[in-house]
Amino acid sequence: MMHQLKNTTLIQQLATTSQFNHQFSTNLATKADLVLISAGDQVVTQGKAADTLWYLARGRTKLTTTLANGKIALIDFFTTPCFIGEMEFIDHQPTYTFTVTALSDCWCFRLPVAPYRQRLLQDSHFLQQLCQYFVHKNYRNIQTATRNQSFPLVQRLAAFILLTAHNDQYTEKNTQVAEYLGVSYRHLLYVFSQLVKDGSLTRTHPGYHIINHQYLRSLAYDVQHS
Amino acid sequence: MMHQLKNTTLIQQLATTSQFNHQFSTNLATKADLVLISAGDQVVTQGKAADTLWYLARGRTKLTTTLANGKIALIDFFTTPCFIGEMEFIDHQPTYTFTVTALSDCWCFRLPVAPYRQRLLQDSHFLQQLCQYFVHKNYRNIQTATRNQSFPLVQRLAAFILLTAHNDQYTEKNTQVAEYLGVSYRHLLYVFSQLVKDGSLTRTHPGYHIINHQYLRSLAYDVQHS
DNA sequence: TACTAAGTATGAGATTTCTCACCTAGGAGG
DNA sequence: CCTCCTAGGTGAGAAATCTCATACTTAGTA
Repeated sequence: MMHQLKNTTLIQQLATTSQFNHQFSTNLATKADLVLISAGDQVVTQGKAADTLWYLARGRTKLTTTLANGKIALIDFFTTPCFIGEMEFIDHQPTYTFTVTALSDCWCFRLPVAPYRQRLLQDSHFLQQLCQYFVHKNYRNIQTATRNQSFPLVQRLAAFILLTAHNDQYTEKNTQVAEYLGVSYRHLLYVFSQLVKDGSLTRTHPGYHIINHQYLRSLAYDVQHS
Repeated sequence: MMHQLKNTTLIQQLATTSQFNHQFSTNLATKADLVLISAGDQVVTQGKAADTLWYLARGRTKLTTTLANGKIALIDFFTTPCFIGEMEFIDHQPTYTFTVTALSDCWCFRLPVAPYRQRLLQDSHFLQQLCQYFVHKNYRNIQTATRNQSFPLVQRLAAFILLTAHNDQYTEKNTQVAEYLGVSYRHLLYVFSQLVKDGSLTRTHPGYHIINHQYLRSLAYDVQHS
């Protein structure tokens, strides 16, 4: 469900605290509206017209893509603040090349691209901000790639569960997660059943429920800090 | 060894074919000089003043960083055309945060940052180009991450050898490569000795020499295309 | 010269992870 | 109703990979 927020005081306040205002040299931020997207809903959908530049002010999302063979691949996870659809905007893609799904309730600014494309592309302050955003994203990628992912699956899975769960409930699809974590489906299930056996999780349908945060966090610690 | 090229015809030609000219809206490309860097030499060094924006017009490079514990971590590999030092430029870093080393002889354009920083940051054409560059880099990262790295080490190592070898000679440090590929040092050596035993490589000191390209390529195929 | 550190090597047993075979349940479509 | 497809689930043996222990070599340095 996507619900538009009209409270202008709230919008102004969030535009300031989330740094959205600060992305543009002119008053472009005032041209955006603010929407609330419920956990589980899609923010943008691969293949649909890329007509909006989004800015995530509150919430957590995941990025996926549909491959040629029809399978859905998990790609990345984003927390606030971040742009959505900025790659398509810069690359002049007519349609979104990825799907973004809300993991928690999300507050997003929406700026329609068509009326403002030229203004944005001439706004060197905005372009600088975008470049900085890309650079930081890149640093983050490098960091996660560098702290090598050779940890045993229990540890990486613990980190993944904590990353994607919403209100202690984990609902990712095992098939997709196995691909994402680079392990066999069989082994993923094996490790899940371990975590259930030792009381860290309980099986719920669909998904798992987190019981022992403390233990999961201790498993994930090495993966996150390194 | 870094050798400056003075042949203006050559410079002009390379600036065109490598798209260097096309990165700027004004004549900034003419302010750059062109240098030749020998295979094995460093293009930029982590910790040194980030006073130059580089553009690789010919050649292959690797990106490394020195970690807090003193170890050197391999991060990524770049082919032409690409920027070097663009992250530091955008991020206003006073010093380079990475080291870039030439894997083959490299031709690089050098643009001093100090005199032109403001011009670059106001040049929306340049900023757009840079954004596009970041986006493509990001797409590439996503691709390599998505074709999951769960292939057995022989295959990934074959791809790595072909990527980093220069004139059929491979000279990367095993300790660094083990970290980069996310496997134990022991196992890396084990797989190297397999490749030597089956006649794909011979041991040279330092490094290995490629004997059977065909076989290495067949091993690497799945990793590269997928 | 002796000492240290980093990189290279190798063996053996323990873990992790994979492959394959097979089985269950639910939903979509004919 | 049946069938196909996706997703979940399990067992068992095989392979990939890790850990640990132990050397050897080289370069740097006290």
